[in-house]
Amino acid sequence: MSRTVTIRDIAQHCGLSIATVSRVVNNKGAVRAETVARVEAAVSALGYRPSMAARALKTASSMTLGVIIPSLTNPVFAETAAGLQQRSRTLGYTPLILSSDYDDALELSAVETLLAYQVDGVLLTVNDAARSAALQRLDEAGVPYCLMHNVPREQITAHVGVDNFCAAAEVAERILAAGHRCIGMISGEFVRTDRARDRHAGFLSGLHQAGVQLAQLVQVDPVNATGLAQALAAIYNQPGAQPTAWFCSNDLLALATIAQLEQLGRRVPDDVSLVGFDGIQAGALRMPALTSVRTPNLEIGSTAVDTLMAQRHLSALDTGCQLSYQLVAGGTLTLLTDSPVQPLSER
Amino acid sequence: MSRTVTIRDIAQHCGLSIATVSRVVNNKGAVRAETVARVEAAVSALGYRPSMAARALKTASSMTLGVIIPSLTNPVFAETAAGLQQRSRTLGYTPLILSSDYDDALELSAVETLLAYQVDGVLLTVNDAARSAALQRLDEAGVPYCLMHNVPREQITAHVGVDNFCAAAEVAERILAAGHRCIGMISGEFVRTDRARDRHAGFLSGLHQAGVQLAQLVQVDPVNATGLAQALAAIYNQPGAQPTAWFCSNDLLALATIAQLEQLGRRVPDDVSLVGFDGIQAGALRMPALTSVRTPNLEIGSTAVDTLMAQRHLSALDTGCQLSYQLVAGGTLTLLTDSPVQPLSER
DNA sequence: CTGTTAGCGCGTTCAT
DNA sequence: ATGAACGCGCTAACAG
Repeated sequence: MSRTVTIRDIAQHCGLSIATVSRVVNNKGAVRAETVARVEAAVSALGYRPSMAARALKTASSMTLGVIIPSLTNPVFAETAAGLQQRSRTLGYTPLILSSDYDDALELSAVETLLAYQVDGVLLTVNDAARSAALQRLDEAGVPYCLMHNVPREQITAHVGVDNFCAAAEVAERILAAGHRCIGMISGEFVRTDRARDRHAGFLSGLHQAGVQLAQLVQVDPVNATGLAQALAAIYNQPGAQPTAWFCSNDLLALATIAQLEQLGRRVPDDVSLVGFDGIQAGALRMPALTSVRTPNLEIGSTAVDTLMAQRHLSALDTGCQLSYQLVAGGTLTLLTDSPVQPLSER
Repeated sequence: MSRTVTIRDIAQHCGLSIATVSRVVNNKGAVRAETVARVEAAVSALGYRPSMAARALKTASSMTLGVIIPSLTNPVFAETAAGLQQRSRTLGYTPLILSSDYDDALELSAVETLLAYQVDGVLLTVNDAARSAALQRLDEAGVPYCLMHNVPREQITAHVGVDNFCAAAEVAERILAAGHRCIGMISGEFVRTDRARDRHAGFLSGLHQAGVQLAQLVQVDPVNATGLAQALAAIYNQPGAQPTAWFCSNDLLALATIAQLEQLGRRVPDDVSLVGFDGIQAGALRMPALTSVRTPNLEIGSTAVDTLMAQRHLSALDTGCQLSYQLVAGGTLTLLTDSPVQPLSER
């Protein structure tokens, strides 16, 4: 357990002052070439690394970026984290990644933790941007931040994500175009995330454009899909509307739904069609591939870093950007052939 | 952008010295109850948070744990990260998560970064524990660490993971028991990870116990499975051994393999059987479920934290522990029925 | 019980 | 081109 080597050690080693060493380490101020070489030699010989703690204390910048995501095990956020990690590395920043488990209290305490670590900015996806204590605290502390995946309709906060409303509306069009008229939606609880709400609203809007009502709505816990099995069993084992097509507000839910449906003896897509949201790899790899809305998760992460940096350096109040999504056809949405396709009403 | 509130601010606010404030904040030393209350009131009123940077400087402990994993988008490591994150949170530590992208150079530079941030310990899964410059650097710096997933056979480093060799050998037994005799393996490149090597060696060992040779070995890039498609196409479109069963050294690879096989007109498990390794959710959700070796990823993360703490506090040289794995049956390994099952040779 | 003081390692004036 | 000295915010050791 060797004591950590400090700037003083290498100054002594070179017979120089710590000021000079600091200059060459930070490449600031004029230093004689020969001196630079001597210092650099000592640095690599002794294995010196400037202490970020001391630096943070002195410069009021820790070169870290706080990150809060709902869950690391959701591929969507894992990809986003990977994207932002890669981008921030190229900029010399180190991300401090915390997860909130879709919990408002944890979300807030994560912000407190990040504040304590004096992060230079925060990249986060909150449960609900409209009522987030975390964002309030960030505003209060004056720490710049950029939302990821949340795209608030009202506030003018920096954000990068996809237009969930429009995408969901497009999904509705696709499902209708395939001839389905008895359509259901499976979603995370609206009280939890704004994305679930936006996707629901967009989907409804898309249906209503065609004069179609949503036949079933199932809401489940977003972390472990509690209640999915019972809800589906009830729908397919009891009288009532039995959708021929479902829209799931995310791919994890879609995959779980498929498994449940098969359990109930309904095959996807032969008996029932299904569309997801996110475009995660697991959905693309299955056969037939999951029909879904692919969101550019990696890019959302990297763009969020850039947006944050723009905010910091140019002090521009960038209201954020919407990235484009892509409907991937997959094979889980098929034409409804059992009954003749009813023509859509006027649109 | 309000200036950050320091210990001095709240001392002034209370008409006390900073020492007293520090005492109540850290709950150390005797302080009058009334004073405690006054300080606490001021703390929450002004929104004070002790600066971790200053603390780290003073106490030589940053209350952070460095984490290095190959990739955030691999569910195995994402789960591990989630497990360790949760556990370290309960202990008051904040994890600093970096990924190496299976790259030795990035692995080392990640260690340097963590050292600069003065982490109190490091949890990492390294490409190859036997030749890791990262581990050397950690030893040199005297920073305690615990390996995750790597289980080195020679060194006496702390580690937590699963016995890849034995698990792979068991997979071989299962495949043989199902009657298969023409068996292939698909793996990440051996030069890259020790896990791939251990699983290969274990699988070979299991086959050899029964006097069976490995019919095909396909090695692909671990990050994007480059070369998988071509290799499989070559095998199934040209004369030569065409395995009736494959062992894939991880589930991501297994899923990709299934997709490729279907592309080639071979159905899993009707035409060819397949076993994976890891037990990721995406494999469990598909139908039929992927037969695999489930590793306790979450637990590997949390146990690694505990192992590290034991090392730090008890200064015990804990050589690490092997957690148990579990063969999950799934449905992608089926009895070979086309040809009569050949009896296994003596074992 | 409370206050004073000395650094932790570093970047940054201001001298030289 | 280089050095001396101060202080970032905090904890710990010592006084009172």
